[in-house]
Amino acid sequence: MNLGNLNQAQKEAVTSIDGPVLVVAGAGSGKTLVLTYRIAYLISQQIDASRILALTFTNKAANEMKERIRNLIGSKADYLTMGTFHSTFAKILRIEAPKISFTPSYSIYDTDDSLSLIKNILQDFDISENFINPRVVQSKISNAKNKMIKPIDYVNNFFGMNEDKVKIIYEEYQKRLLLSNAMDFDDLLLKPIELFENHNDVLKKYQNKFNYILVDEYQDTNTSQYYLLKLLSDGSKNICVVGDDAQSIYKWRGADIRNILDFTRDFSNAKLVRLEQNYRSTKSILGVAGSVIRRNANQIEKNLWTQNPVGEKVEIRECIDDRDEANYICKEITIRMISKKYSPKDFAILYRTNAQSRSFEESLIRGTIPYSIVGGVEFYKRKEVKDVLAYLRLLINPKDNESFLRIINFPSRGIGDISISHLKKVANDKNLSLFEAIDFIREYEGINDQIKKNFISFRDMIQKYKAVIEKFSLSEFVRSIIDEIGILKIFKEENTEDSLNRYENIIQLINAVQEFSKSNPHKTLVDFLNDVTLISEIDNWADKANSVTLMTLHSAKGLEFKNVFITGCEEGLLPLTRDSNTDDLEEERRLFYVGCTRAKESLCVSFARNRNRFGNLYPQTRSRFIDEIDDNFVEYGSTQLLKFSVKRKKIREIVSGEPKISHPHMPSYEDYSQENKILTIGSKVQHDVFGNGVVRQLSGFGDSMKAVVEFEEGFQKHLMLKFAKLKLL
DNA sequence: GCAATTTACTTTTTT
DNA sequence: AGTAAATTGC
Repeated sequence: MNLGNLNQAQKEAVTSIDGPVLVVAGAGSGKTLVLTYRIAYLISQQIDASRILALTFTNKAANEMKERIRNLIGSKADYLTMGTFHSTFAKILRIEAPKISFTPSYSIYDTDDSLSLIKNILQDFDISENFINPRVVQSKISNAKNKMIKPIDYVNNFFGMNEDKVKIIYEEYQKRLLLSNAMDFDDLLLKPIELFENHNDVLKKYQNKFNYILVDEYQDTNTSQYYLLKLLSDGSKNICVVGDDAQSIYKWRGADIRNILDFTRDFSNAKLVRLEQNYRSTKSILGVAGSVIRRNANQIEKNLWTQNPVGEKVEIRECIDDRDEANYICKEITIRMISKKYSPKDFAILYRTNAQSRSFEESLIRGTIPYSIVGGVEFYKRKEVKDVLAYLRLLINPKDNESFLRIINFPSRGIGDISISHLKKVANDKNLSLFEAIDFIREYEGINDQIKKNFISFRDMIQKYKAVIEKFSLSEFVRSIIDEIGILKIFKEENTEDSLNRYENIIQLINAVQEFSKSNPHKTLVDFLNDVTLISEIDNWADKANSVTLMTLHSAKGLEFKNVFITGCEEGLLPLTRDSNTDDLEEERRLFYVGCTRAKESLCVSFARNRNRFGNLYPQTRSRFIDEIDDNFVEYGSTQLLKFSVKRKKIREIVSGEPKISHPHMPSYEDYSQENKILTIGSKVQHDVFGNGVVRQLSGFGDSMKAVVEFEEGFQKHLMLKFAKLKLL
């Protein structure tokens, strides 16, 4: 195997295959390269690919790495076990579920499901939500679970006013998850620990299987992840973790930076390799990033350097307000696209909170610059989508009470709160789930016959589909159950902008199922639901799309762009403060550092003197992080001094791609409608549901291509061309 | 039990 | 400002 293109430290990280290894990989130091080469190297040393376990932070990172490895070593890569902690252990749990009192078709509760379960418990315990905030309880429970604290040990570890109540709710919460044959995200890490600790044979099996373990983004692992790694690597001791303590940004999710700081102590005889040469950024960008991160007290000593040129100075831009900030960035992008031959995909606009995206969207639409947003309201968390998924979940897991409660009266079948509380009584008496309890409802006095019938016909409907699940293909099955529920009809008849949107989303869901079964022919409904729950927005982000990327600083971790804008650098926003809690300042600084180090060629740090929050304008002061930046690497700009030499018309011409001048960096977009004509900005189109309209904006390529269409009735819609089936007029 | 209207709350970041 | 929850009237 040729390792010639690696530097000395990288080579060492790749070839030190025996025993524990910690690779402290500075930003842009070739971390992914090292991981992929290390795996390829292991296989070249006659190690069976099926014996390698590689854990990543996102599914996207896993898929990309697998692809790169396949390019290096071919189809052997298919035998690797790669994925996020959550998805990898979710799969193991499907196999081993009976050993810990679950079934292989257990449900995974996302944070919304888990919150609604907590609300149900509060209600049943007669605790007012004004007295105890369910969200607070949820985060307390999750924090405890991330630290591997069981309900029994709860109060011993936390002291506070309602902690005794939280303990009782936590106990009940775990009890009900078990009764529902469901696990939350935290359980996907905790249950494997329980499994391994109580079943030594199972632990041995996986220790033997996974002789070589690799972990990416180790700085963001939590206590249970650490413990899982400890258990699994205990046989072979061959564990290699890669991370950068300066980029640890998930403390709020339970990540414990001590895992990486203490690695060499926890895993005896661990080798430490430092990757300190940065290949990504200019000296200016690195200078800015370094001068800020230096203020953090807790970190592994390292010296990040680069042979890259000094490059442009980093711009610090003072703006009047958030709209001005958005307009400035939009113009800057336009100018750079014209003068420096950048294309939309070379830009990223980063912000601390998702809510900040709106003003950028507005400006980019006006400037006819294609963009794509990562995050926000996720598709699979939308109400109508989750409702359909709840039907599917209940089908394969009849114990799933949360799914049952979601859909028992949606669409409306005359079953209200009173009827449900009757059923709850039956379920309690018989120690069954709500769905199972319907079988016994006839025996009960005091329940209206009509209501009994309503429940029973719901049960029969679900049973009917359960009986035929094998006879259909996955997408036919989902399609027919959606028809049975009749929600498409309901949304269409309601005929409001909102309901038509929901209609489109259901269509998109059907298409997603279709696509899933096409690319995974032997996977089942359980697999689909599993994937859908554990997928993140960044996993879906098509970086091949030629559009400006808008996302949070958190989502940007692990990515790189030629031009980066870090926006909203104001006290209270970045660093973000919720209360007077200054404890997380170092983490906010790391977040700023992560943002800076995404940039390859240019970086602009902006702040606004006034910012709209909750509809009101608030005066802002610039972030302390800006003041921490070494002046030698920056130039200052503000809106008052702004003058443009570029003519408006020319900007519009080039960016919209409309005129005859063909610009190499602005691709022409193909239409995915039946006619396959060229769709451009300004094209008149027809949509089945929304009627006629004009294309205002285009983004993305191929399957992920999107258009913003302004319809005649005066509203705008973001449409996936693949699904929307627009007709060109 | 349901739809329409009013009110409350949101903004941390995500598997 | 925009959405979800809560309340009201039918």
